[in-house]
Amino acid sequence: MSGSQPKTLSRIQREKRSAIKQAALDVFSIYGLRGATLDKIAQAAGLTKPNILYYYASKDDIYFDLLNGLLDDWVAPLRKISKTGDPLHEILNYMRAKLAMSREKPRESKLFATEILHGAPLTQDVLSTSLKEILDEKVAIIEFWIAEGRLAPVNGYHLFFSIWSMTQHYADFDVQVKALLQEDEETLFKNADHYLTAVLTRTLCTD
Amino acid sequence: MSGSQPKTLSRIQREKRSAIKQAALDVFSIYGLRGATLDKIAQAAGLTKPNILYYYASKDDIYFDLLNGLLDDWVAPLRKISKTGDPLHEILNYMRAKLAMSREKPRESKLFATEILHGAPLTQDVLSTSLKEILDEKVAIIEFWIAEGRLAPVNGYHLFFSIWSMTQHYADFDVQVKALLQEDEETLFKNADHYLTAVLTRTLCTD
DNA sequence: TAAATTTTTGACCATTTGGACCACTTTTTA
DNA sequence: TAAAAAGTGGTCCAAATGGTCAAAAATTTA
Repeated sequence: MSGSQPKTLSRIQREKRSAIKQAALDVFSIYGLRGATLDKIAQAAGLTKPNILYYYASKDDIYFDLLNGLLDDWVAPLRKISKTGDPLHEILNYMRAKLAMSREKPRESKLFATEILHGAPLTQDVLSTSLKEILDEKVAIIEFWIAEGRLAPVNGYHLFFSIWSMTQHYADFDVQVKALLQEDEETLFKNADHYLTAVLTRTLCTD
Repeated sequence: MSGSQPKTLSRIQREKRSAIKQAALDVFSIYGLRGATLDKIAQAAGLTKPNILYYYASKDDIYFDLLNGLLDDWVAPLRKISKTGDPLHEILNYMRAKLAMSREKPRESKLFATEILHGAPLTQDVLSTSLKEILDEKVAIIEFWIAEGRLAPVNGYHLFFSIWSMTQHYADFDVQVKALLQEDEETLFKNADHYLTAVLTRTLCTD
């Protein structure tokens, strides 16, 4: 639909598309899909509205492109969980990767959260197919570890839900978090890491 | 500003305002503030648009009214945490109250989440004043219990953040949760309760 | 039941916004 | 350097939307 013959985008195309996506990320993560306007995106990107529409067919098209890239990043750390590693270490590593994402990419997290919150109109099928596939696989690993007595028995799905929610909370609800405890980001995330490590360790350790 | 002399609203006023709020909750929780239209709200309420505006000054006014009521409900369970109760019991009770809210009032939770996610434009000062006040108070109780050796040492703020995020996840991300594990709601929430109980118990028990 | 008050609505308005069009400029290619 | 292609932006449009208003309908009050 969008791509023409040349597989390789020109330098200018790559730069402009990237600028648009960056700007769109800013605007969408604050205003949501409906609240964002092409004018705002154009202004943030330092381009004119028609120019934006030269690179993307529509506002929805930008949103879709952005969200697709996001999903890959979002799942990437999950893929790395390895059956052959130390159970607790693998899970804590995963938690830290997710927490780092919340710190470094809060806009991305918010965009994703908004999408799910509003019923995942664009991603529902991805969720129930590819994401479900990989999650099922990782939950099987958890259950394997539990069966071997290397992890305390817990529901694997809810374990992942809790990791997602606790880590993403620091990005998605950052306004609330910052309003409630006025600390610098450094301290905040150090304490979050410390707390989450304790929670997962105590939950999963077989002592 | 809006109310005239009679403090008591007529039956018809109460009914219509309530119908509007119900409809608005449906629409706002799905589409967000910007995405929701007065037409959609009017249709959902079975009223005409001008009729809606007879009861509310503006769309924002409906949203504001709705959100204000929500905040009270949201904080209510927190207030009930009592210094004189059994520590773990008090906290598990709180978690269950929040989890029940996620199950019974997902729209409210989503509306609140959307508000925070988008920078809490209408509630930021409430968060950093009244909510902060009561949270500080409850964290002090947690720290008191910890000092007495009745709870394992954890950061009280992050403890509450984790309870909020883990419970609200089942409302805010219900689309994702349901896509990933296809179970009936009964089973889902039974397992969630079981898992969260385990997490908090293992995290907080001093054995 | 007549007057006063409240409630309802159809018609209308102003603004915003996504997007189209087309002439103009810049860059690339021959 | 000339032609072709890619990129840019001013202008316009139609639809959507928040909101107004006056008149009609319903309800309450006298």
